[in-house]
Amino acid sequence: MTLRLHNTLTGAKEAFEPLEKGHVRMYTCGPTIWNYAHVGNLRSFLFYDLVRRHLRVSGYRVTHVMNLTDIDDRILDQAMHAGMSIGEYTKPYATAFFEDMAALRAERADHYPRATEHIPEMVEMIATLLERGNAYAADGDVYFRIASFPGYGALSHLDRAGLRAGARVATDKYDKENVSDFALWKKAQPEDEKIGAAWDAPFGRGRPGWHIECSAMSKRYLGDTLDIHAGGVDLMFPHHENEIAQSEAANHQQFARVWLHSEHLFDATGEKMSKSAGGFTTLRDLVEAGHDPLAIRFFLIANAHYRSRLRLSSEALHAAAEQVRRLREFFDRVERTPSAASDDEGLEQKTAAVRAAYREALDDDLNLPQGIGVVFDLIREANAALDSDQVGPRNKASLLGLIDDVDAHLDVVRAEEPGLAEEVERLIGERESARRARDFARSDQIRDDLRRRGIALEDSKAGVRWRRVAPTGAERS
RNA sequence: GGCGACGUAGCCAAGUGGUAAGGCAGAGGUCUGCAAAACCUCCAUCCCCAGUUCGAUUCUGGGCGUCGCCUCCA
Repeated sequence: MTLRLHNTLTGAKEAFEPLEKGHVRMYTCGPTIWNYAHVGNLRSFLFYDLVRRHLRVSGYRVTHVMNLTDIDDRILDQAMHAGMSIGEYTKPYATAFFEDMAALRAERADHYPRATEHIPEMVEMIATLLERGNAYAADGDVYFRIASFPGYGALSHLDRAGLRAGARVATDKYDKENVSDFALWKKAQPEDEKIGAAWDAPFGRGRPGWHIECSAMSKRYLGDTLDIHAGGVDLMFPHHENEIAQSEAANHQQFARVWLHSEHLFDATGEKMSKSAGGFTTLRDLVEAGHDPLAIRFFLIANAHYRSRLRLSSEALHAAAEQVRRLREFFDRVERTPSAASDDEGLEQKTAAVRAAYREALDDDLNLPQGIGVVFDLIREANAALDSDQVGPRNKASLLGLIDDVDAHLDVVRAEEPGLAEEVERLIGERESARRARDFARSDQIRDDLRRRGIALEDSKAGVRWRRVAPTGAERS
């Protein structure tokens, strides 16, 4: 089976094929670093991570670009209030973004271009649009002329009549030909100069509008035509629509062949999580509340299909944590259990079937929740086989192969654990002595002490195991 | 007002025209010094109504409900 992706542009699942054989060019809309990313933002970013991982599983080389928007109205406002330059203001949030992504084990993109570092590319594209009559200057601002681009609205399926009806009157303060025309360049204001938010351009000193950065930077790193462009659904209109208009008007080439949009994350009350609406949760909030970043990762990419809405709740997060725990537990067990003398043919066939079904689920528009379902079904059977010592060398290799398949996307199983602390080993030894002496009071005390520090001990025939867990006392939110 | 999505067990969630994966939570067991882990058993007829069909949760129409986009937004 080949990879099929739901393309927003056509509204259908299509067999995916990049323009250049074996190489995928992917552009994804990254964060605006005016604040910490909230968990809803992170859902999208982890979705990009899932896409790129599965493309690699599918045998493609991927060139992945994710932009950092480091200039926009909110950044200007905030920097102004804080009395610092936009560079100073955004720096800690850029750092926080990379920290969050690392904590969630997102693979790094190949390029993270920042808007303020690509002003010349944007100026050049705007100049082209002006030359071609796709843009016009009005009192120092430059706007894109939507009337010059007949295909406008194709992505979001909004026609211009609908847009006009929905447009709010307030936007009329600008001198635009049409209310839907959007800014490519905004004339510099006196305050902009103080915070380093103004650049020279043939059409006047100013700063770029929001949409032009993606068109200019994607072209710079990936060329005129992208194989995949991804983002959250809220970017579909107007952001992505505007990108298409700018890029195709300037390049006369199709901008993106496949558009992927991930659905929103909602908070526990059922409201869409959004920075401007007030209440939002950051990764830091969740970690402080005692949630494991790996569980959060699992929740965000595997709890629901990417095109379904997902609601954040402590129960769902807990369920995700349990699933991560089960996966890790299982992997650990398969690896450490000595092989039985012979293989179980039934298990062997089932494992092969599950590996195929898992791959098929992912190939079918990245249906990770479905894939995970079939895997857990097998894990139960395999655990039963392990209980009765029926897992032979071939079985074991197949099961480890399955874990590798799954972890190629999840990346929560082989996430490195801190090495065995000598103190833990020593305490385990001490406890074993106490147990042999049937001093269970002492034995339990050691176990409880470790548990409080986030280390759980488990006794089994094969000996004592320890693993990291959330420290007791860390309440879930 | 325009466009669109969704409504599956206490919670999350996948799915197919032929009598509903999986996870969490819960109940009862096996195992264990006690636990934990693991395993076993139990736990839904898919919002309502009508239609198409031999047969619909899955298709069509209507209704009710929830939500998103149309404006900065992942």
